[in-house]
Amino acid sequence: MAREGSSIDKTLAVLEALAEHHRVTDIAAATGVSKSTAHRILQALVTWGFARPDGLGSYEPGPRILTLAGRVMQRFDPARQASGALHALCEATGFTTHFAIRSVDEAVYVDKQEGRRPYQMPSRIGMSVALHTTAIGKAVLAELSDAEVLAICRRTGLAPRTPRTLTSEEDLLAHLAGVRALGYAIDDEENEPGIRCLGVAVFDHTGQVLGGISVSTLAMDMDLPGLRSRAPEVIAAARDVSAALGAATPTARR
Amino acid sequence: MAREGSSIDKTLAVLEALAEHHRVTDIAAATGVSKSTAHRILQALVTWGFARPDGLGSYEPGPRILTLAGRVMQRFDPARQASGALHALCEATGFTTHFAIRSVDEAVYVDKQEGRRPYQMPSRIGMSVALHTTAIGKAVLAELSDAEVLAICRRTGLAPRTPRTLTSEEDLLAHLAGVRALGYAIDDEENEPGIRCLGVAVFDHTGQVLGGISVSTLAMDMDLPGLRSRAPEVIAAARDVSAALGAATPTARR
DNA sequence: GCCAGATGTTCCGTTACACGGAACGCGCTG
DNA sequence: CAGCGCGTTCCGTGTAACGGAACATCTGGC
Repeated sequence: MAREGSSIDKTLAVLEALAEHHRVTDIAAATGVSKSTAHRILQALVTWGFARPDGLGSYEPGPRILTLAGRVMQRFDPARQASGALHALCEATGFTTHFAIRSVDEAVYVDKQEGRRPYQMPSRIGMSVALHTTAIGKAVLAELSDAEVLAICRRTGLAPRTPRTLTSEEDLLAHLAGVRALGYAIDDEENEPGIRCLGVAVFDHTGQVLGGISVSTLAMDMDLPGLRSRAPEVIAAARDVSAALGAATPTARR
Repeated sequence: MAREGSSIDKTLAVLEALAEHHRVTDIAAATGVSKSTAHRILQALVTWGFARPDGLGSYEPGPRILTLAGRVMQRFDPARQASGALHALCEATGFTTHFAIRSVDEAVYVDKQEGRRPYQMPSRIGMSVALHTTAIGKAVLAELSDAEVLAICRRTGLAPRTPRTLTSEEDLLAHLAGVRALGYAIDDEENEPGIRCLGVAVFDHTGQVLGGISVSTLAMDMDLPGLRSRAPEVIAAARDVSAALGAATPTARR
């Protein structure tokens, strides 16, 4: 990114890089800006609280990122608007339900409601998940064209998370065709061993796919046919969520 | 901030303002940059996913802020380093324990471990809390000079959150003198009605106060003398957390 | 229904500052 | 002790950030 990208782009790139790197040299390499530019941006991030010097010449993310995210979550309309419908789905099925928003090439959980089961899911609000391995992610991908899906795959790769993860573009595209036909996606231990989810896309008021909702269960607690039998409730809840978000006709669009 | 502050400062200011404002004009007013500058920065934030256009000419925070915070939390050393000591304190007392980091004029929860009680605290990781109303916040303030405390009070105000909140600078300073003498702070329904907490400051490897840990209980579940009797365990745990963070002598400094 | 005012968006001339290469200081290692 | 790598600082250069003005659109009051 040397001599490339605006000052704004460089600032955001350094902010992002700080989540993975601590040393000035590594941040410069990861972002393509020069060492002195990285250093100068880091000083500004320290001033704002987005970075902290560790006292040894390296830097780490500052708490300001967390307070900003917390504030955003407090005011994030989609999560609040969806919470009623998500809670109703959780009560009706008894399973843990999630609402995640697409964020460029991944999704981030913005709501999670614990089901009435004697176990808890390892997911948490704020956690990022891959699109190709999760029910919500695949539901989102199914709303995109094959060309858009392939572009995402090429940027992110299709890393296996379990032995059941779909790792070829052909397999994923074929799978997504099936998701489009069904109107929902299934993560059958593709993201986390022992966990099975069913997800449906949700749309915002512009009709664009925003993210999705899902129900999650231990594989030993619910078999595939049993999970599929809950699909109509999840589809109805996704429609309610989309309606709450102002979507006119929240059906799958092609 | 017109012609004032670097491009980096303006970018971060707009990013922050976006958590409270949606319209370009309001963001410009809140940050002091011109409408065209605010608009230009917003376009870059949209490109990065830090902002989303709402389709009606306004903007809202984008999911990228949440995925970045999630990634920071995954790698945030203090929370991971503290988690063993925090867990031990939770097991020993049976109460919900928190770890929060000071973030300029507030604190943000970076860890929370649920106690073995038949109730849950409304707090959540990522949530910001005021310094003057919480046990951890007051423990942090007690590590600062009166001048620094007054400067913070003037920036934030001393808004009442419950009828028991300390809302005058004199009362707060007197209270903090007591906190220094005891080595711990008590939030006696000052932040949330019906909730009582005991908090102790923790220090980082440079000896600076980083934040604090606390135990929290329903007021009806534990009276004040009972809570005070647990202070030595919290103080010991805070020492363990500080040691884990590399602090040499994590005692209250003056 | 019309018009004034407010807001979002775009344009562009000016100049302030972002940029990065070079240099310096420091620490580590062989 | 020399060489290397890294963090930090400096400064000359040139370009991109800046914001005022203009335009398009929307809203609300009369």
